[in-house]
Amino acid sequence: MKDQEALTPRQRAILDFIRDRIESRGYGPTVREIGLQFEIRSPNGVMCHLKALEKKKLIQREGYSARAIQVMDYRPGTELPLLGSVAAGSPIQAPAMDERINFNDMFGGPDHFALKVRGQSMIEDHIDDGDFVVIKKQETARQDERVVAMIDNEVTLKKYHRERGRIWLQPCNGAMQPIEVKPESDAHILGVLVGVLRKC
Amino acid sequence: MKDQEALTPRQRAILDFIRDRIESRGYGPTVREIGLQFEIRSPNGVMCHLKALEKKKLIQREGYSARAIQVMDYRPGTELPLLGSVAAGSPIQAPAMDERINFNDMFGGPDHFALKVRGQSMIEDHIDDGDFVVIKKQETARQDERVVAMIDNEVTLKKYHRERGRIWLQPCNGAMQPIEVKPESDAHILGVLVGVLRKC
DNA sequence: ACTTGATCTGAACGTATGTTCAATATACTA
DNA sequence: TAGTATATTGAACATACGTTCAGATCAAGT
Repeated sequence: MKDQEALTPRQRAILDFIRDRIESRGYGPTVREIGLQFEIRSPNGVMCHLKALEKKKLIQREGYSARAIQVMDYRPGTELPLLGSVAAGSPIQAPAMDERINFNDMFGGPDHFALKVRGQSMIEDHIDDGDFVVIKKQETARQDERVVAMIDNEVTLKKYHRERGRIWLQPCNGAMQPIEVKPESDAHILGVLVGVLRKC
Repeated sequence: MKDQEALTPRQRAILDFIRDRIESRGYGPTVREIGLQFEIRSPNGVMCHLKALEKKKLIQREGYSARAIQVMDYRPGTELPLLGSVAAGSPIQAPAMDERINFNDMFGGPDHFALKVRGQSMIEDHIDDGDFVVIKKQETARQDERVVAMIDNEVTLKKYHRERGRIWLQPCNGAMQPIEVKPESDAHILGVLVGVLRKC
């Protein structure tokens, strides 16, 4: 969302159309298909927009090749339209917010992985049994970050807490006891929590 | 993975090539490009394979259109390795579970959209303020499904509940009151909840 | 008032590309 | 043994499609 602002509404609409076609149909539109959609009678009218989009590095084209439009900042299938906020306002009627949720931006990266949660030890964090947690691999954590740790060959999701030189792994569930990590134990952190997802 | 087994090695290779091109480059190959890759000198040699793939319903083509190959069972998307379950066992050490979480499979589809949650009216469902909910567009709901509904030009996330011919929209928060949907009101359902995601 | 850029028309050109037909060879199956 | 499916060549055809050129309009800046 930087050069994006330099886009004219028309260019924006055309870019969205190309995206949509690729996503919904599996392959992009031809120059004339775009013209048809936007009632531009001449292919050259469309060419002009495509050249503008290419100059702004939002698409890339292969000369003299049909449908050879590559949308640059875009990885198909990983986005959802973000229509607004729920429980306030009227987002569907007036979807002014045309942002998108991009899964790659949220959870992507080579050092990310997912785990399925079992049990309710993090229920006060609203992480329920059956949820998936997205974890970023790293071996250190900051105060009160949620971490996945390996203790005694068991993997658990806990809150990382230091107090007076002692390290605690605390469940977010009043009914369960915190675990102290003794320096001599071979406990270590596998990663930190970066996201939660739930399939209802 | 059913008709897939009926594929000849050649057909399989060609299907993989098409997929690869779409994924790595953003648009599919032409008939002659496929021929070049597999050293098939005549476009008709490729046509034959494409027809076979189409008959087996693995691709779909649009007649007389360049690069108009749609790979059917295939949706590229963001995947994360699903390494196991947390709080039980030792999933990282022995990542036998080489499944993957695919965002498209979970939340994809043209009739899906996302909303950002404001407030805590669904806190007992462990849907917190700031979470994103993924909604599937539809105008009907089953008993006790979580729905996004439009009432008096306001959009809310509630539990859909019918009782003795009356329709209620219930918050999942003991401190809040359910709303009765009167037949004469113009309230309607926008979609049902299919997922929750949270960026920590 | 002049230029610039976005937007578009309409016509024309050339080729990239899908399609079809006629043949051929192999392998399997009925 | 005839018949069907796979796999391929090579030539020829039709057209879908990208590209370019010459112009035109309109709004915004200089």
